[in-house]
Amino acid sequence: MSDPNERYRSMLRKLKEGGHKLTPQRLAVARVLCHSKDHPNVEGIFERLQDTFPTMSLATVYRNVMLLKSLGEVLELGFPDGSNRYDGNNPSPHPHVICVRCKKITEPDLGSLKDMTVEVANETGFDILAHRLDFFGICGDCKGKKDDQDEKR
Amino acid sequence: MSDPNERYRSMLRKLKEGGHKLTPQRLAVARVLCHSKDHPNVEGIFERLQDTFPTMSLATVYRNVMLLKSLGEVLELGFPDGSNRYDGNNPSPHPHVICVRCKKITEPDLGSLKDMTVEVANETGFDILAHRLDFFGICGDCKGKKDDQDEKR
DNA sequence: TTTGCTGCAAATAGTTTGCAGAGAC
DNA sequence: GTCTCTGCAAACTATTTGCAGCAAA
Repeated sequence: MSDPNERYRSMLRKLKEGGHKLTPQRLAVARVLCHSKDHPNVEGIFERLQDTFPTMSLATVYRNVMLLKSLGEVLELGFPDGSNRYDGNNPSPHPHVICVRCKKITEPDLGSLKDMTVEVANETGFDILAHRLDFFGICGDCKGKKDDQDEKR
Repeated sequence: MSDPNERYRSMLRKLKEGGHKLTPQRLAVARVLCHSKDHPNVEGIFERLQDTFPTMSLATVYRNVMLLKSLGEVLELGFPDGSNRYDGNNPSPHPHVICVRCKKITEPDLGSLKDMTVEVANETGFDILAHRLDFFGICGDCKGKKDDQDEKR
């Protein structure tokens, strides 16, 4: 959606503003986050950095992802199975459509979402700060295929 | 929303149909799930059963909640912080509004939700099976109070 | 009587933390 | 030179599993 380099610069700025040091490991994590088109989990980020930073620790990835999340530069996607994935391209909440077979994630444009937030605020008396909207289903590719979801379980 | 006794009978039926034994522990977990108006977590269910079943094991609660979930009689609510809560009153997916201060959970009626599901299906080519929609904000009660969210962190 | 269920304890997975040395500023 | 960050290992939390005895059908 947004330009990866633009996002990277935004992360850099926020880090500096917060007085955080720009270590190579930190910058590498930020780069992976804003250049990944899929939504990687911590393990995935860690693996992608093994070539360039063989001594990088998993704890460091956790610490830096959490830092960027707390700065509002990364969106955490918590899934029903308990796994977490991260979106560094578009850190404001937005809907996802997840294929339960191949785990592909799509991001739809939903015009009616803003209206719904207003509807919720009116009905419940809440000030709505954020939301999470995920749809689960079977994508076009998987629908075509034969039922080979058996080996999944 | 639905009648607790009705829900309990539905759980009983599904358990029998599936050939599952109706042990006292299992029935107790089912009863807690359909009589709880809040959305308890496993720990909470466990604690509520301590009086009646002092020897009940946490593992047994997990096993039975999972069983009822797999029978479609309980809805699992996975929260961003990784915690899970369970809704035995209304096991089909429905939106929640969560107060980030007092953790209260409200269930709004959202007329526009069905339209949105259709919109998503059309736009993405997915067959939508389920969804999850949570709003996070500050409830009417907490808005009135002074900013005592400090001791939360 | 058979088979699945329970309680216990140990195993597991994902994430966090304490600490000493390294490195950014 | 100071103070934060890193890597490592250990700690922690939530959940799952193996097993032997127990109890529902």
